[in-house]
Amino acid sequence: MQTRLSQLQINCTSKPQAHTRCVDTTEPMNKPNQRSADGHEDGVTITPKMEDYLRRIYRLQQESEGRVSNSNLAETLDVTRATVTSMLDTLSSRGLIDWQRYRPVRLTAKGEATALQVLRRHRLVETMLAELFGYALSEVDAEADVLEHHISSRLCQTIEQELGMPQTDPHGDPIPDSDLDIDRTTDVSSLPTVAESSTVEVTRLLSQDEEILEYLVSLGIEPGKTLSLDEITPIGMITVTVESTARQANLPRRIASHVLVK
Amino acid sequence: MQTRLSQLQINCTSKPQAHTRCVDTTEPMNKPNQRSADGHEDGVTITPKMEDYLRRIYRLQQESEGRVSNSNLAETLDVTRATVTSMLDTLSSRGLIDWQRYRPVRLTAKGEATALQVLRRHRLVETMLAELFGYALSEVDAEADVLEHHISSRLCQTIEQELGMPQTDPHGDPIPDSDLDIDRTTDVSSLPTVAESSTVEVTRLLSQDEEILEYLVSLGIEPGKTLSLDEITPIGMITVTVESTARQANLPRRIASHVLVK
DNA sequence: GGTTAGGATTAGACTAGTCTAAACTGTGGT
DNA sequence: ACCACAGTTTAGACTAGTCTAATCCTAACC
Repeated sequence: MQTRLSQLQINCTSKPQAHTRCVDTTEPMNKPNQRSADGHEDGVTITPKMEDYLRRIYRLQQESEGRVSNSNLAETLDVTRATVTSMLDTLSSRGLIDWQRYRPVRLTAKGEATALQVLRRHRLVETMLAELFGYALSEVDAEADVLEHHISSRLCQTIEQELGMPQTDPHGDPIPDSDLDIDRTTDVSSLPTVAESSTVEVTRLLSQDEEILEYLVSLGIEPGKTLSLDEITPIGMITVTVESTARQANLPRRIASHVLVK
Repeated sequence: MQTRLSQLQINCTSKPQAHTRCVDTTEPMNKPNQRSADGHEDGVTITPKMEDYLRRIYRLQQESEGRVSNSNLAETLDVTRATVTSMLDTLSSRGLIDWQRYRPVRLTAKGEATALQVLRRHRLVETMLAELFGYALSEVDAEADVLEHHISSRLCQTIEQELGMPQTDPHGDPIPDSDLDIDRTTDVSSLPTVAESSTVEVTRLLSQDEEILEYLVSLGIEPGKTLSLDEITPIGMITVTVESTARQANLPRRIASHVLVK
């Protein structure tokens, strides 16, 4: 039946392990005990990989109304389904997700808090890269994917202050504050849903895809810019005029749906 | 005889593994080959841990004239000797160190280049933390120990430029340039070797110890500051006057020897 | 030239992550 | 109600790092 039980039972000798940072919220740190039974009560250290999974689950939960499946995760995290299964096992035993075999995954409160923590670090790093180091919108994500796991909470706070408590990252995504509250206002609409000949402000670009982002930026479409929507053709091409450049651009609906406006 | 051979022989399926960055100099990336023999020709990816060892070896080599021993490393890296042995095995098979069992360790040219690369990242991060984020001298090292492994070379260059091509980090240690050339000038002397009643400029604080650094900074002794040496007592207490504060301070020789001046 | 203390290495085990290949489950269609 | 297939999980293997305990080697001292 349960394969990974061997792994889970003898899971108590958690050493501090310099250079790993993780989150490590007040580790109990029981002594190097000699393989005695009753091995539980470890579940505190959160590894970078676990953070990756949690952030991903959070994101998929938002997008697909809580229906997060194994293959969903496998695909977006670029690992095999078997790998996902064993990680779900771990996360579940750590109380970070609610999950039964063959069923969809859901974050627990604890899991969501962790995901938001990671999201916070990710977006603050992105903002730092853009503001302080002149990174382009399309370059910001890859670097932040790595650094999000290695920034101390001290540095996280400092970055936030140094940037003047930013509310959103360069994509326009809201940054959770230090209490992990995140702006969930939904008074935004996707570009294809806007009425013709209205004028709107770009608030957010939903894509992480470098190519799409580069393309949109090259047209002058990024958070803060103003557009007027000229026309939506029956086959789904959307024509907009970008205020700052006074140029027209044609966007297929697939692309335009990544552009949130208000 | 050779235990780790099993590990070394089947060492070819090196997958790219997102989120691991490492150095990864032009990976050959042979296909997922099926456990066929002649497994060699992998040795390219450099893990964070390998970087730690290499930087440490470099440092110990400088301090102890090339006599770097197993227990030396074990102590400063805070792992057991057995662990060091197996890592030396790996580094050696990767051509990063010259080493025979039971003999001292020495970096190869390739190993030294890698060490300098890491040192460069480490010191640039330290400088960034101090200059951009107001970190104290004593706080800088711990954060940099982690980040040094996760900064892309792109970011490394950008930080360097943004800081105006700094020559030294906040401790006064020279930063290798992007060709990995490092300033090796030795026209500096340790505070206890200076003649009485001379005036000198602090160029460098050799310690990494947070307490010592905090103490020196609290006295106003940091790189760039000017001191005059008032007296050296027979029992090794050193009295200096700090120009900026116009205060006198008494330093035991042990501490004073960490202060380099010119 | 022997003996010995202490440094270095082997043996074997463990965790975190990952993979492939094989076996299993749940649900939609008839 | 049954069956097929897509989606999931198990089985077993592998790497990078690490540990403890036991053994081995070297150099230094009579």
